Parts: sequence; C-alpha cells; structure tokens
Amino acid sequence: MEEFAALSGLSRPTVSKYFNDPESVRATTRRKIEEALERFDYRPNIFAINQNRRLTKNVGIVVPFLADPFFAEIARKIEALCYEAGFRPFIMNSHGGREQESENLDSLRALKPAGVLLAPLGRASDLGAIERFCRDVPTVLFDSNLDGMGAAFVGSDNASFVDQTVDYLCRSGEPPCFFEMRRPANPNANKRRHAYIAAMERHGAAPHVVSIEGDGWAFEEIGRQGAHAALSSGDFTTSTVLCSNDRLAIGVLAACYERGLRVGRGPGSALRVASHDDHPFSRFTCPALTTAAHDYTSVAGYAVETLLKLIETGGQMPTRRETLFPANLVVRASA
Amino acid sequence: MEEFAALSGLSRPTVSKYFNDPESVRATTRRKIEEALERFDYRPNIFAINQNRRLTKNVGIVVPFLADPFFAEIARKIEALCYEAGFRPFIMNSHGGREQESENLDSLRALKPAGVLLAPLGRASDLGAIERFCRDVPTVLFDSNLDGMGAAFVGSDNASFVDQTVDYLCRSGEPPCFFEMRRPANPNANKRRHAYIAAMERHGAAPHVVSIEGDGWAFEEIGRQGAHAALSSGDFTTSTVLCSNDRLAIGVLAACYERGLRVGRGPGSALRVASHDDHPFSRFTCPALTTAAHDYTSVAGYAVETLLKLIETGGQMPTRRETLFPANLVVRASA
DNA sequence: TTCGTATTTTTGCGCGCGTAAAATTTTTGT
DNA sequence: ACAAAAATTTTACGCGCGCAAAAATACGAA
Repeated sequence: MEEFAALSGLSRPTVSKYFNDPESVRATTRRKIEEALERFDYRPNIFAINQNRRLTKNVGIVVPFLADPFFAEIARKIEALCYEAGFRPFIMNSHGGREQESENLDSLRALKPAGVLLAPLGRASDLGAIERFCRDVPTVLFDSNLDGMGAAFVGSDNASFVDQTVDYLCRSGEPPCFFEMRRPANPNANKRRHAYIAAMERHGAAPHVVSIEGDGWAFEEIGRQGAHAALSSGDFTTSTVLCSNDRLAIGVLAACYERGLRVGRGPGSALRVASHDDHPFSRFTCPALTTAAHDYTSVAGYAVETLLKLIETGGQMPTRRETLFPANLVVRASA
Repeated sequence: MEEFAALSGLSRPTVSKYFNDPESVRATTRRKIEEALERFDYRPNIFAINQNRRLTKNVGIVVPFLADPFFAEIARKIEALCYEAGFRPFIMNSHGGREQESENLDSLRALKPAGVLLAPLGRASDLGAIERFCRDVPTVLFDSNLDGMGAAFVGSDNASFVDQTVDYLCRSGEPPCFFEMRRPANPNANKRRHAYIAAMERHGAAPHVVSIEGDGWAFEEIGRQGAHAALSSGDFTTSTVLCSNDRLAIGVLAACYERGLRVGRGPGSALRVASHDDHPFSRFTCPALTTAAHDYTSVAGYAVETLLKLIETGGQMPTRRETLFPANLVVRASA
C-alpha cells in the first residue's frame, strides 16, 4: 500500500481511508487513486485489514443443517443481502450436531465478526455456549427462537402457518389429525402442535396428535416409517393428516404410495395430506403438496436489516424484539 | 502471546512454534505450554497468523449450486475431511452464475489458500478466469472436468453410470430413450448422452434422445415441463425413459403423476423412469427412483487426498491425472 | 483580503504474529 | 569427561495495515 500510495502521489493512510470508504476522500484525491488503481490493480490484504480494524466486516451465518434445502435457500438469500450491504458473509453449518454448533461459534469468535445471524439447532443446542456467545458478539437469532438469547429474533409465525392449514382443511373436508415427531429437534414444532390444538378447539373439533419415534435430521425417512406404523395400527383417526413440516410429509407421501393409498382431495383418494414450510421440493412431490409457505424473502430481509441496525448501534438493542412473519397458504393437489 | 509465553516461562517464538506444530518442541516445553493453556485459555489470532504465514491453512471448496442437495452432500463430506486434516475449509457457492464463480475465485485468492477444490459450473464458467486461477493456486477439480485445468480431476465415471442403467433397463424390458436438456449446464450431461448412444448400439437397439428446452438450475421444473411437452407430442417413442439426472427425473415423475400415468415396472404401469446420481431425495419420490449412485465417499475422499498431496509437493504435479469412480446401480420401484 | 471553521491529509505508533539467524542447551561419540 | 553435532530456544526484524492526533488545506463570511 505504501508503494501504491506513492504511485498515486498520496500518503498511505489516505489510500487506506479510501478503501474503507471511497466517499470519505476528496473527489480529486479519489480520482487519483482510481486512476492508479486501474494501472496497477492493487488490492489491500484482508488479513492485515481484519487484524487492525476495531470491527471487521465479517458476518457469520450459522444454520443447523445446510443439506436441508430450506436452510440452503434462506442462507443463500441472507448471504446475498449481507454481501450487498458490504459485508463478508461466512456460512457455517452445524450438521445437526451440538458439538459442531459450539465449534462454529468458537470459529466465528476468532473471525471477530461485526455480527452473526444464528439459526440454532434448538433442543440440541448448548444453551450456555450460545448465551455466552451472544454476550460477546452482536447476534440476531432466526428461524427458531431461544428464550431471551440474542439481541432480537426474526422468524415465521407458527400459529399463522397452522391456523391457515387447519382452517383450510376443516373448511374443505374432515378436520385433520396432526403428525409430528415425538421429540422434535426444533422448537417450532412444539409451537405448531400447540397452535394445532388451539385451532381445532376453535373449530369445535377434537384434536388428535400422532407422535412418532425417531431422532436426527433424516426427517423424510422418519416420516415414512412413522406413517407406515400409523397406517398399520390405525393411528390416523381421520382421513386428513396435517404434518408438522414438509420433510415429514414427503415421507408420509412415500409411505402412502408404497401402500397403494391414493392421496389427494378428489374422489377415489384415501387420504388428504397437508403440511408446513413450502420446502423447495414440495412442488414436485406426487401429488404436489398443499402447504403453508414461509415468507423467505421477508424473514431473510428483516433479519439482515435488524443485524445491520444492531451493528450500527454498537451491538446494543434497547429491548429484545421478536418479529414474526405470517405464512401464505399454498393449495396444491395433496389436500 | 507475549504475555502467555511469559506466564508459561518461555519466549514467544517457542510458543508460536508449538501452535504451528505441538510435536516440534521438547516434551518438557510442551507440558509447560499445555499447563498454562488450561489455566489461561489463550488462542492465537487467526488474522495475524495468516498474514505472516508463507502458506495459510485455508482450503477453498467451490460448488456451482449449494441449494442442490447433491452438492450440499458432497461439500459436507469434503469439508469434514479437510477439517480433520487440520485445514480450515471455506465453502463457496457460485449460485449457478458465471460472475459469482469468478468472484468466488477472487475472494479465494485473497484468502491465500493452501489449495482449492473446485467444482466448476461447466459451460457457463469463465474458462480464462479459471485457468489463471489454477496457475496461481494449487487446485483440484471435482465433479465436472474442464480440459487441462487444475492439477488433477476427481469425479464419477459417467460411462459407468449410463452403462449400468442401460444394461439393466434393456435386460428387464424395453430399451430406454434418453431425456436431457438441450443445452446442459454441466459437461457430464454430454458424456452421459454419448455413453447412452454407445450403450444402446452395443445392445443392438436404436438410440433415441429427447432434448428439452430450458436454462438455469431449476431442473425439476424444466423436467416437468419437458416431460409434459414430450408426452403430449409423443416424443417418448418407448415406454422406458432414462433421464440424464435425478432432478430432471423428479420433474418427469411429477408430470406423469399430473397426467395420471402410472410409473413403475409392474403390470398396469405406463412408463418406466430411471436416472443417474442417487440424489438424496430420490429414495422418497413416488415411485422411488431407480438410479445409478455416485460413490460420494470415494470421490470426496480421493479429491481431498489428491489436494493434500498436491499441497505437500508445493503445488506441482508431475502429470495431470483424471480419476473416475464407477457408479452403483440402485434399483427401486420406478424402473 | 483575512480570519475562523470544517474537512482532508499526514505523522507516528502499534496490532499479533512468523521466520531467519544467532545463541543456547542437549545429545552423541569416543 | 570432553568436543563436536544436533536439537532447541532466543534475538531481531518485518509483515500490511488501522487509527488517533497533529498538520495542512479548503471554504465561507466578515
């Protein structure tokens, strides 16, 4: 940078100032730099920058399971927004594991990020580790909330998801039973169950929850086996099944197909199946899945917006705000 | 580090040496450091390390489209292997775009990585940019090959995929026609088409390729629309369709379902559909997809192994080697 | 024109570490 | 037990830059 500054006829700190904010130097100075820049194509050393900056331009994005297209999709959107805002996003994948999540937080700490967007594992998270992290680093939680952690939470309104699917299913046929994992990894699942029970009572219908066994993140397989078990033992007390999430529903559809059960709302169909999330593949299941869609764009947008505001105010938020976006019902052929 | 060295009764460079390789200091010295380490939990500053090291421990992993579960899966495996080898993997996503891919390479260059594992976009890649990059940074290509670029290529043997599916389909029923995009993004697609034609000729059957329109990475939707078009116009001249890849096949299955066509090999089925890749979701399609599976583990393992060897030898390879792993046929219900 | 203020540029310093060469200690051979 | 060789530790220096304070310059009003 010393050389380059000399070549552009300025001192090094002036050039440094330019790279931190091109608007912060006089127009004539900027022109000098930009001319020299074209001729010598110099680029500042990232490591030296980050070592010396009080706050880096790094932003961490932590998702629980990147192989899940839902997280791949939202991570992609968030990444793009951070990039546009002039930050350097680092996507980290917890692989569904507690140790990996804690390790990710450690690695992030070393990157001295200006802020972090964290979608925690949920039940499997090391709450103590996350709380300590949030105390040190400005953090916005998204997707799943942990009580009081982080400076803010941005996510989807689980009640809105379930209300819309239950309303639709009740209006168009038999009230649904609810299909879920007995020990859901994600806190959203519990909220959805509660919302289901409340919604059914509002409709004057008797709620019925089918809880299946299974741990880990292989939801499709868990759903498939759970559906086989439920169908064999007659646990589905109605002809309408509302799944906690789309990945379970994909498993249910596979099980129904394997048993020759026709799914859909037409005549000749044995079962209606609906779900929540609008997983990127739910358009292509057979039949296509009726589901409640996340407002991906709003969640990603507001999460990033909140983090940027948090960074500007020096990592302090007057009060922890939880922002929830409602779902959009997507009616397809399955229910 | 100065302080910490004093606390452990040593000089700073000795401690530095320890962190670069704990084996490189005397046992007594190491014990001193490790005792102090427990009491004060000091950690070296990554930025300062990387700034001064001749070669960093960073490794870049570039994939064309991370929202595709196939790439999510293989990136995950590669990431884990790099991590175990003591490197710091950085996953970068080209989002299916030429500019993003070039930008990723630029960002990587700035990280001064010891090596890079690159799965290029293929047809959309900026070949000049990639070649320049490979000259500067030790690079191993994987998944899709670019002529002569990088120090080595590790991928799957497309001929093996197609040979096995074609053999199986011919043996068990009518020889297949081949369903693909007219302008595939990925060079593997072309190899698969050629392998299909050769395999059909070996079987004494007439090859028939159905090429559909569509650009981008929304393969399921492209496959769905293409299948509708082909079914309407009678382009499928046989009752057996071999898709170039699973994501197209998922679209074909959706189209068949929408038209009430039963897919499978049993009586009463109108169409057999098979494919290649063993996409993580192909187990859960309706019917489950018969496909040829990548040897994910071998490809990921050998790619990392090759890169580590390349790094050890200072980025030079006597000769560019291309290593291909054969497929495993996975027979499910669709064909 | 001149002075005062606001903006811009420069001076001087230090960040936290890697590394080559020098100094020291330990090991080996006799 | 002593010198030479090998292994280890220390000295000394620099990496490439951000940042605070000082100096210089630009701009507007009297």
